[in-house]
Amino acid sequence: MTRRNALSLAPPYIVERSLVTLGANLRTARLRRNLTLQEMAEKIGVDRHVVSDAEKGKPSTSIAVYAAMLWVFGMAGQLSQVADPESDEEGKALESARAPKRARRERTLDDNF
Amino acid sequence: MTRRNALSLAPPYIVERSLVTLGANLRTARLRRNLTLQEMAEKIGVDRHVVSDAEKGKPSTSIAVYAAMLWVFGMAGQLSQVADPESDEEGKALESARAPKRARRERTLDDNF
DNA sequence: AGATAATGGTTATTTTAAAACACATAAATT
DNA sequence: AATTTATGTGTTTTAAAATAACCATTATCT
Repeated sequence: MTRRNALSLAPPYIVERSLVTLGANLRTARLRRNLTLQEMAEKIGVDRHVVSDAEKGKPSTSIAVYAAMLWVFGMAGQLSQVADPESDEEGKALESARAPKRARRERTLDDNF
Repeated sequence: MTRRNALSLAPPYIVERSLVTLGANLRTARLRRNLTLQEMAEKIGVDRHVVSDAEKGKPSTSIAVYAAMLWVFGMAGQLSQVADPESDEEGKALESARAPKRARRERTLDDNF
């Protein structure tokens, strides 16, 4: 990430936990396939330590590292399913019929004075 | 990411595409909820451009940004499901009965000389 | 059509993530 | 038990991620 921001300093607990779980999943997948950190790192073109960090759920690691590891496991498609608009029932409900290209801040009462 | 690596320079096409799709999903979810880039950025504590980059699927953006956006949408759990060991049938099949804590490189013939 | 506001793009600056190397620890194999 | 090797931990270096500020463009609303 670089350059300290509120997110990297103190991610919401739920975010932190979801990353730790994701990292653990990736580690399990790697070990099941009997791949070393080094082998995985070479496959995706990064340093061994970066793979290790991802498996620990380090928040500042780039999405590309996670995506590439999934790709090695043949699971790249799972990432595309995340936040899939078709499955986002709440989003569908909220959406007005128009499907706007831009959001527009709601006008509140104290906006006009 | 920082400090040039092969992954950020030229991610595998499938990786690139899965990130673009994920980013598009996040954008759709945001617009449906009528949130501006700025509003999302403030919620998760980053600059507006970082959110924009994530929606474009920029590979070097940190996983925390993606995770935090999902969290805003109430979708943080979806990330933990990715590479879920329970659903990894291939991994289960490959795994030997022991569930090792470390991988071990296969000994090839030309390893011993 | 005009006004307003969201988004895109640029540049400059700051800060740190990842690389690279070395050494320590601990797990797996023989 | 001994050996091998994967993984952990620490430091230094440096390329780039993120910020900030500004202007251009374009979508949305009245």
